[in-house]
Amino acid sequence: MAIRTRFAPSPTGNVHIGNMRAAIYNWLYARHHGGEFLVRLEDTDRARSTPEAIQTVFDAMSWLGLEADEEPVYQSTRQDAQLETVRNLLERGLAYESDKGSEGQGNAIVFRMPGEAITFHDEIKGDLTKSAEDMKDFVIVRSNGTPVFHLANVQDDIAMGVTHVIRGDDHIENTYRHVALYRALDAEVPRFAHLPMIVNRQGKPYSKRDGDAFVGDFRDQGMLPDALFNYLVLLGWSPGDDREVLTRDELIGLFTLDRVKSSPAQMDIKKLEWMNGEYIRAMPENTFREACRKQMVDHGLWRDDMDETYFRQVVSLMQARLKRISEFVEVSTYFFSEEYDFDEKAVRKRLNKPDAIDGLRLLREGYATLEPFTEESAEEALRALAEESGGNTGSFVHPARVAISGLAGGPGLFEMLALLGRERVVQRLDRAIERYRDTSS
RNA sequence: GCCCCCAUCGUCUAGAGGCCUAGGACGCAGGGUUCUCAUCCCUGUAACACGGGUUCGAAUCCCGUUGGGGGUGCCA
Repeated sequence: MAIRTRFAPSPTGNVHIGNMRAAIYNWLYARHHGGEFLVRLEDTDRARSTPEAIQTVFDAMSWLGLEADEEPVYQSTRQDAQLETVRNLLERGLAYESDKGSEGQGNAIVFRMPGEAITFHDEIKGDLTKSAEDMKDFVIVRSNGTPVFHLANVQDDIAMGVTHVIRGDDHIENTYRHVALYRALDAEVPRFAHLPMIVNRQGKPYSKRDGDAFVGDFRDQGMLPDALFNYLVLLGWSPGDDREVLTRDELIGLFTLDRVKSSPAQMDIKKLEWMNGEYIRAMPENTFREACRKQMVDHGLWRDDMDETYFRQVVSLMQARLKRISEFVEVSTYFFSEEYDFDEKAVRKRLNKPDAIDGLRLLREGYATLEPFTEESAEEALRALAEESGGNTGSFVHPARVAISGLAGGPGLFEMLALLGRERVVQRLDRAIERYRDTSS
């Protein structure tokens, strides 16, 4: 029988990183076995399940490339079917009405636990057992007539033909009940796999307050979907050897549930950033360029009269230097505007010195008449100047870099100079000299 | 309280009795390359929670303790 997995989030407006990893594992497992990956929106909480909240789920999934094989199922449309199975349970004495703990109007319907221990095999944690005395009967239909999660979840999984339920291990206790429900309904019990949680820096479960844990946040922070995907797969699973940066196809080929760890994992942003950097460096040049262009557009920095060749050259200087795509606009403003900021520390270290300003004056004079003004000629001129004045190249290079870019680091100085062109370079040197000559004491 | 799950470097992990004086990756530190930063290369740093067993031999098996987490809803 073909394997069918599902991702069954309740749309609450945000998609949590732990949920998304569950989605990824479901997706990978289905792909690995040539099965189907389904989506069901558990949208029975009408107050929170707004169209926007549902869209957030779809956005997160499509951003990460988790395409489903069938149309999404909306749990809220399946109440009739769910209640139908309850009648069946009632008729067979496997459920009963009760007003225990009633919230007013009418009776709830309670599922009768079988009175014996329940054991199921978890693909990750092994055999799990719970004794009869530790399990009470539980409500499956509220007194207002609506089905409870347990019933809806199980009934829908049966209807959708789900063969493998891969979900967070906060569901383990529920699973005992669900197994009983499957049996009562004469349905085949699916295979279960319970994933450990992803915890925050304090080792606690992520809460609403932890901010950083929503899929959309990672996108906004300049993470690449493939990098986040790769990182998340590795959070709780490994291929068994030292490989870490793996393509999606490789992951599909390697992924098995028995290699999933059963202990919680803590998110490490630093490692995610490193991996994101790996993916940025591996991007085809034009893909990277378009990503950078989008950043510019999003920040209102893009101008349609931008010279394409110029833009292309700037971008190519940055590819090895970014950990997040969003950094592009931060570290390259001086290429696109004369309004770039001066980094205070860089200024203090490189410009607030009489020698530095004197050096800039010499350089400015040299560059003003340099013809042609190229990477090579600019370097040659600077080195000649350094030799004449008995200083080392660094004493010219560093102040020049800060004057030109406002930053202490960045691409090679001469590449920058040639790209910016003589006119802008000389202007910037003038402005820096003007601005810092008095503070340089 | 009761039930359940979990426990290797700071973090993610490899390890399914001898291959482990515990391997890799991120991070961090130092070095090399370079005009800087990043990339790249090299080196270093750091862990089997604790206590009992079992065994010729345990990170690996068993028991206990401690610690963390989950559940204990007419939430999902």
